[in-house]
Amino acid sequence: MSTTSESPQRNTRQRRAVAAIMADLEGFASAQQIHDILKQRGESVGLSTVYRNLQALADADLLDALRNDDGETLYRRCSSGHHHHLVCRQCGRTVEVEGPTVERWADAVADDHGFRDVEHTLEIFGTCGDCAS
Amino acid sequence: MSTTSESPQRNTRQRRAVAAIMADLEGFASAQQIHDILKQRGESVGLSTVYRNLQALADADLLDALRNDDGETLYRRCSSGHHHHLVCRQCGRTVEVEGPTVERWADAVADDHGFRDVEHTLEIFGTCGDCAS
DNA sequence: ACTACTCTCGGAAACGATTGTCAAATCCGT
DNA sequence: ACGGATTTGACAATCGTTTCCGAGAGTAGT
Ligand SMILES: [Zn+2]
Ligand SMILES: [Zn+2]
Ligand SMILES: [Zn+2]
Ligand SMILES: [Zn+2]
Repeated sequence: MSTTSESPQRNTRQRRAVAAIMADLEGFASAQQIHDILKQRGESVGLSTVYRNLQALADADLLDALRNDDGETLYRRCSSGHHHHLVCRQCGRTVEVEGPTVERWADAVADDHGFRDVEHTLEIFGTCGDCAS
Repeated sequence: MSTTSESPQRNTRQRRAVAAIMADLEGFASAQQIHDILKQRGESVGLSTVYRNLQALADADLLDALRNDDGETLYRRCSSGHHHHLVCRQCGRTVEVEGPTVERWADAVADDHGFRDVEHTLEIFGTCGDCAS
């Protein structure tokens, strides 16, 4: 019944290495940063491969992706379901947050103006307590 | 009283041309699109100049800027004060929206987690009534 | 109007994140 | 272990945006 004929997903050393990094990582990080971390750990993986695997993981909803002000895409492991992020500008520490009120408000506003197929983006940035010293 | 010692802002043909386009434009548009429009109108302006002037206008809070999924920066004239956008994916038609509830929620969430200097981004995307036919 | 001093313009080159290419390496079912 | 399909990775290409820098234009003062 499933209409999804996704790619086969082989279990390669590189795929495991990227997944392992993301499992540990606390905040959001760019593909290049992850590539650097891998190099430092000796588990070297080609840059293109890092990009490809991060995208695959994000497509499978195993990672959240967001773009920073510099236009870089940042990745982080995420829980399932719709949620947003409170991110520290300094250290990248991230808290997943939910807001049913906001969800309803966004849908209502869109509906009021006759918009359909609505979705939204919402991120909160700030300086976390630890970094405010 | 004003502490702003900003750049002198000369009144050039190019600056006027870009400002004129933005005054008319309904939805969000990219720098390159605006460059094309100018070319079509005969008021040709160098691409770098279009970029520079759009940034200047955005810095002066005369334009809103947002990034689309392709990583392009889109510009549109905006009213002053904090607000968000409801944007049609098809035609770019945009409605400025405000939500005091959302503002309070975002600040409260950040405060709960000890974050300071908080700001947020929020955009709503959908298909407008006209385009849903 | 003329000059001098800047600011601004614009075309080309530089940039940087991401994607495409494609031969070689690796998986994995048999 | 074999063989076909997938994945990798070094490199080139793409594309929006920024920077460079010599030429051009706005502006204040005369
Ligand atoms: Zn922090
Ligand atoms: Zn939401
Ligand atoms: Zn529309
Ligand atoms: Zn807001």
